[in-house]
Amino acid sequence: MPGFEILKKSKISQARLTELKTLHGIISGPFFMPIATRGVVKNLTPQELKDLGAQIILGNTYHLMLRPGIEIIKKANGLHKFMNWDGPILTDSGGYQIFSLNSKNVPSSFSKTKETNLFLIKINDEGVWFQSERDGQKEFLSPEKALKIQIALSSDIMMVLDECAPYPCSYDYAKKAVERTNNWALRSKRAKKRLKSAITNQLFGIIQGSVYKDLRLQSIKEITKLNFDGYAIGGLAVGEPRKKMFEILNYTIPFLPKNKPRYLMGVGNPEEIVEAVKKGVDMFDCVIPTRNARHGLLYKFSGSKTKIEESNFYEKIHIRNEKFKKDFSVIDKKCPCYTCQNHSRAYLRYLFMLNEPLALRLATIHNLAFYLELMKKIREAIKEGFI
RNA sequence: GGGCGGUUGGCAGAGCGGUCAAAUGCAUGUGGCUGUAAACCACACGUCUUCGGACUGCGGAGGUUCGAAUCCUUCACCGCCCA
Repeated sequence: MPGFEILKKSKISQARLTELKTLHGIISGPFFMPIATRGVVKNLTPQELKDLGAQIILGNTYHLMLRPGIEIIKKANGLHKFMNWDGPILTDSGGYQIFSLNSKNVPSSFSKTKETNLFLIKINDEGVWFQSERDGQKEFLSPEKALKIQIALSSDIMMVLDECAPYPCSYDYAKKAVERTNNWALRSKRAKKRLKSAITNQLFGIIQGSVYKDLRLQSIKEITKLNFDGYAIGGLAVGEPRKKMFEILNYTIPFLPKNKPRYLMGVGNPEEIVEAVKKGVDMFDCVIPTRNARHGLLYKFSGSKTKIEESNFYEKIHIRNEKFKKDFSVIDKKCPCYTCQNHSRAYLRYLFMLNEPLALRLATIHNLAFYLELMKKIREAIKEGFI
């Protein structure tokens, strides 16, 4: 049942028009996955997501394991039922948290904020330990455990546990991270085979290797041997120069299987997505549209005839800026989203200045509408041969 | 009429002889955010500046002191208490 199809290949780039089949629906690619780390796209209902045209969302193994905990999700018959989203779900494995929750990578200012889960980390070949700075409680994640949890989540696309190395990163460290990731990929694959119930859950492998070409290529060699349902390129957009990221895509993508989906993890801003599509990427996820929305940064297409192949095809609007105080126009009059159909910039700014939660909702709705529209434009551009 | 207490930058509120253009919070302004520790974070926030500083400044006026937001005198206003 699950499968992948390439409907069209661009003649002028590596871009592909694709269809990814899952138990919960068929996804037209290239596509973007709004992030629902904890089983919510912050501030939105699943109905709103559906109305926006979201095809698939992304949840996180690590966060959901901590809360509500896997027992609760099992009792709810999976994440779809629990959150009442019947579309496909991709779940990240927690590998990114190895990077993001590592105290060395956390800006010093953040250690002061005491959010609920402040986690430190230990890692070895067996797996990862996260530890709460608050109560000292330890949490363990291994490739096998991450897989089991994702199956329990009823994930349509599961990600293998990987080690996302930071940037900058020494060659030796990156090498170890690749070897570990490769080893964990093998263990994940074996674990999946043992769990025969997991036929409808696809499993993706992840390429690591930091900015080192030979490591990236070695990673591809090892990972593709295991014949995953799709391949992700991880460890990018982690602080390295943008040029470097594209350079890496240039020399990695040609070595990925042509008949499998390609997923660039955590990327990115609009022009990066367009660029990566041209290099052959089919799937994206990023916190940018949702987080920036909450922080008051809104996106809009620029010009009357927006062509994504042109640079500067979009603008950013800092909605809190004073200049919008009396701007009674809409963010983007061509945008069909609820926000743009109903509310002015001046009102949005006012809601932000009030710290009114509705501001977050309206902004999130609009930015996701923008991103989903961008993907639609990309698909159309491939179809019509523009990119 | 008398006795206390108070008056600090847009607001609240520290400071009580030099390290004070003045803590902190709020408000305001600008920016950042890339598999979400993120409705978060950073910077700015008297005026001018050749970015080295310069000038004005803690209710008003006057004084003491090398030096005052800080001590004294006096005036104004606010609060509480006594007549």
